[in-house]
Amino acid sequence: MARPTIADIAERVGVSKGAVSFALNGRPGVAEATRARILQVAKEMNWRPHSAARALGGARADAVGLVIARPASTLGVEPFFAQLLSGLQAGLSRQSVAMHLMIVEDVEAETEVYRDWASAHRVDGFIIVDLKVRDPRIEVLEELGVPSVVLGGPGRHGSLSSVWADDREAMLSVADYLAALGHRRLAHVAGLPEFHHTQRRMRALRDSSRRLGLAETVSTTTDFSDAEGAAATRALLSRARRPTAIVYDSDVMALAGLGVAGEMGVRVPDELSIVAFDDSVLTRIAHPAITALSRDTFAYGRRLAEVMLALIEEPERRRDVKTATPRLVVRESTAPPGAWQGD
Amino acid sequence: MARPTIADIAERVGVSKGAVSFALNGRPGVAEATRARILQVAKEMNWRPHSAARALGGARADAVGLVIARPASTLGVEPFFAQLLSGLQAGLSRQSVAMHLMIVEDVEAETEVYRDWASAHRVDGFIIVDLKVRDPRIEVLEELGVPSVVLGGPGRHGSLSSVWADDREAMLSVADYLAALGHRRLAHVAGLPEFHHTQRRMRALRDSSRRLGLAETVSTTTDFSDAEGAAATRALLSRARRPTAIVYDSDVMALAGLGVAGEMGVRVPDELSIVAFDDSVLTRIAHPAITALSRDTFAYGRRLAEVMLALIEEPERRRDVKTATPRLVVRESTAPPGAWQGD
DNA sequence: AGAAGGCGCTAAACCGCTATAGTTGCCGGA
DNA sequence: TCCGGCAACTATAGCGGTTTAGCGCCTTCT
Repeated sequence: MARPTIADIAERVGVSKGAVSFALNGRPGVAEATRARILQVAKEMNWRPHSAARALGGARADAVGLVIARPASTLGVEPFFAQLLSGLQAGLSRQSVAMHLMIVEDVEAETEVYRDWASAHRVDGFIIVDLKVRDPRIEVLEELGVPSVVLGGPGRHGSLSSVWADDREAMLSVADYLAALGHRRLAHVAGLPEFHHTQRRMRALRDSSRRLGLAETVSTTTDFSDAEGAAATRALLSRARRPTAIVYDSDVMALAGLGVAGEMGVRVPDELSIVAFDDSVLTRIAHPAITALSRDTFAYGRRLAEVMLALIEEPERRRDVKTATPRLVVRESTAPPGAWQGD
Repeated sequence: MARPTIADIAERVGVSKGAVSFALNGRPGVAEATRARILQVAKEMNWRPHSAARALGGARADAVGLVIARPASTLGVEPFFAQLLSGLQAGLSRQSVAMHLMIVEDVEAETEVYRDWASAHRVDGFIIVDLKVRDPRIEVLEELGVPSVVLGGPGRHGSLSSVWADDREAMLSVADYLAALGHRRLAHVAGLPEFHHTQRRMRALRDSSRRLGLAETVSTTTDFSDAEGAAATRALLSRARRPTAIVYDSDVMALAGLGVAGEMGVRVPDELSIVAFDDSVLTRIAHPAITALSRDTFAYGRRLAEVMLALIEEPERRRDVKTATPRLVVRESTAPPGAWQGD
């Protein structure tokens, strides 16, 4: 048989479709003996649910949606994102929930996809990444009423649930550490300015520079690419009074920055300390290995999945989950500033 | 209105559901004037198709399936894969086709998912990655009769379509180049032995060593991780007669190998040449920059998407697409072997 | 003993859309 | 004038499930 339906099972067992449905979904309405027979036959016939048919009836789609509005070509570059995705999937897999993924050009297209998938009941919930400063997606999702979890926060995600890590606190720990080493002039190569966490990190660094009595810390925003990371570094190191330490918003940029330092004859860590926000293989295999704010990105993704699944189960209860603050892992790229720095 | 259906449109326009369906799907059976009015109203009411309902009727699901059987935690590490995924999605997005993604533990679970999605008509086709030497997935997919494209080949993919690049030829070009530089003792840090392309690469390198009259080339297989890449390198460099050049099956391992060389005081490229199979940001930002077999992975993924879409359109015509052979991009990590080598 | 209630099940409606057999009305041709 | 044929629709039957109303029948309580 091509594909057994519950009607086939019903016929074979000699009961009605409804009874089969009850039995297969573990709900009351059939005697245990009958249920056992139905399950037995279903197994024999190798029956499997037809999710489209279920979805039509308003039941679970067993999938969550992830829509990303980025130029697709830049996606593969970031280990962070890939790791996150892995963890997310790992978490979802446990309950056999699939991921419905789509990459689009811009936020308008993104919200369009939300409407589409929501109304077609293609997914049970959405995961929102790359939280923007004033994010138009929030209200669309609130209006659609589909369970949604925002990655990032705290705040700025309206009534939606969220999973986040304390970027600010992490950034403060970096500033404290560098100041303790004796650095007075820090610089920051940041990511996309429209991202919420970029703003948060810039502010954190500015605040702590002030608090610690350091020179004003300037942040240069980039598109997260190695090219712009390198360019920003080149500009910083060409200044008359160049920084003695640079904090990068991603590991790729930190690595690119390290390369630029080498190319310009600036020794790391003797003449320049480098810290990466976000850790991965890259920072570990670089030479010198790069001091980084590390977190278990895979676990972060898995946590995200858990919250998503829990929210689907119980949509009325909003969740706001703070995950572990990235902690500083000191490697070889940071040291007290050299004597020459005090020009 | 929560969610207009074609019945709502029909009522509003004053025609039957069937007429609306005809109009919306651009098929004959309605007068042009009527069609225009229907489309107009559908737009006004913000109607969108319910894919589950369509799928039930046997129509397109507008999604392709990608199931990956790897420990999820290793997925995020490889730029290659992430880039491929990006390109794939970019290609699919053009036709608003989504990707249904799932990461599973092993191949059994993987085939299970194929059966599931195929019978539930959740996807219109499958993309198969990580082609194994004797791959059990092939016959399952042949049996299911769902359009499928295998990434990898040539050969070994039964009656399924495929998209591939000529690994063998690429590897030969590496051997030729290194031999021309004067290297006589090569080594190969390969990937997972059960992968089809790993075998192909190992064979290519062995063959050409013989042909070029070089010392026998040994291949060490690994799990593609930086850790095993580093370990393999350490072992190779500890030998009495160590290789003067090492070819790595991935950029991450090449970078790890470069690190090990540094740590062991082996100068690159003076004492050791390094070549990476697969290019990415990593090879470019390493110091020294790593010579690599480069291809446009993003374009590769996009091509894969194109073939998939074409196959869905016309499933009876099998495709076998060879893409551009990765070409060697020489950077700073390769040079003629130093004089000391001829011990 | 009769009413009430619960169990185990069936029949049928329904979800949104597609496909197909019919129906209507209009035209031209014999 | 009647019929065939065609275009433009309508009505309806699925697709594979879930859900609800309802129907016997047996138990239990009064």
